[in-house]
Amino acid sequence: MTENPIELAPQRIDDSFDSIVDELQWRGLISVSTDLDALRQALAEGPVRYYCGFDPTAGSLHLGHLVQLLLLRRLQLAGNIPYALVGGATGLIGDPRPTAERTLNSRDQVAEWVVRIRDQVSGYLGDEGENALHVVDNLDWTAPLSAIDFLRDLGKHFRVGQMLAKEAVAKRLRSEAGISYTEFSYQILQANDFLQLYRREGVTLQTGGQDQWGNLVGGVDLIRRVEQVGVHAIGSPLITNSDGTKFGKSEGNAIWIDPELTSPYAFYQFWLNTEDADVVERLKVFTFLTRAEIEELARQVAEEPYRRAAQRRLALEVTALVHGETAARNVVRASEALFGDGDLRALDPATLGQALDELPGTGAALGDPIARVLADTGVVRSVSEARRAIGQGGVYVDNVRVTDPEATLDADMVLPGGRVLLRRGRRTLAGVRVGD
RNA sequence: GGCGGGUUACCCAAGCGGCCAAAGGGAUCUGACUGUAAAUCAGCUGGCUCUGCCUACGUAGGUUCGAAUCCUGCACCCGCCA
Repeated sequence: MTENPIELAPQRIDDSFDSIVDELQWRGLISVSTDLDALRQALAEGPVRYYCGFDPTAGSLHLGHLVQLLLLRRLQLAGNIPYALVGGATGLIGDPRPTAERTLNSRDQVAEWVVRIRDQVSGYLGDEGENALHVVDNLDWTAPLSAIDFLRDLGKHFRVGQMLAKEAVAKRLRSEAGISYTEFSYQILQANDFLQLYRREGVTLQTGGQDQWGNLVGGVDLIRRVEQVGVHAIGSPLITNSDGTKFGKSEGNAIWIDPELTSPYAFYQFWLNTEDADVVERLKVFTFLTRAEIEELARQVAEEPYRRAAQRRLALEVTALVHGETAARNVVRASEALFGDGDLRALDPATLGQALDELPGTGAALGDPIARVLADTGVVRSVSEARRAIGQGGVYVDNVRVTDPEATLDADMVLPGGRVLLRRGRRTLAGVRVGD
């Protein structure tokens, strides 16, 4: 079960490609774009300044944002100069979602999230050297904008017909939810961001998710109108699972990059459970493995899928990228210990203890009902759900199935180190510390 | 501003005075199978001190022995008209 430690892939571009654009295309990171040949040429002529915006709609970025961060990073590794825009202003307005109007967050809340997201973003892009990351906040130029300025200097360049035709807006108009004027105006603010960054910093490329395409083009159009200059935009595809479910969710919850919100263990498990049909695509998008290395892993998926070599590598690489190599190695060891088929009591107590520390857990006392302890660990939402799970034969203590919903925690369940391992279903684990 | 329609559990959506913790579908979860997969089949899915009790059908009141269902105010959404 324990294999030779795999060495992590260094962050680099794959020099088997002529242009970074070719590598991005191979990795499936470009689904829509302005003239790619023009972009290739611009990139060949020297460092390009480029940006991607992150709106503070929560206190942490999630996997969808990670795609963008990696896109920024790859362009940076190719010698270009990244700008990360934190949407202190646009976060107060709200980008129209296709389904429903957003609830406005308070200014204090948004300001707090701006700080946290700024910190997260900075961690992924080197801030030293000639092409160090620049972080900007669109509140700096949006807040001073008066209604008069907004309407005269910006509004005149936008035709309502075109604004209505933008997909995000059109969808909302077709839906029962409709759209507020506030959200309708969002695209103008984002277009202005690109214009401001072009004027102030010479930024000529914006990247974003495909769902942002309307907004990206809005900026390109505005700059063409106002400055008579052609700039570039790249939209990356929405990552989807081959089975049609949403990528980046586990039991309906988003996978966050903040370890407080999604533990490194849960993060690693998420990636480890990637389906065969998706794993190669994930390796391309989320790791710095080269084309040759990924092709080798693809061969292994095809020939010996049960080994899940590609999933293991993917999970290790992405966990290390987000949580650091030490944390990643720890959760790998924990996973191997807990999912091994050996007797838990035969494991080295220190290893077992460390493994259990990676899991969600709780304290409990002998005699406590197992259903309640399970609920306390958070792997089920309530005692009722725990009882139900036990009734369905889906709960195990130390890998032994529990059948009685009224069962209690007994002394013979306690493993060396005063721990008990609870499991719900095939793969949801929790650790319990027994004591009074 | 006027008129009309709407707000149901994670999502969509039935219900229109008691038989409603609320049909149906989706999704999640569990079991069998397996590779901590996929596909397939089956089952569960408000909470609790669980043969009962407590919350819940936008929100605050009211009518009634009894309301998701009737009435009134309020909030929000949609459409048409101005």
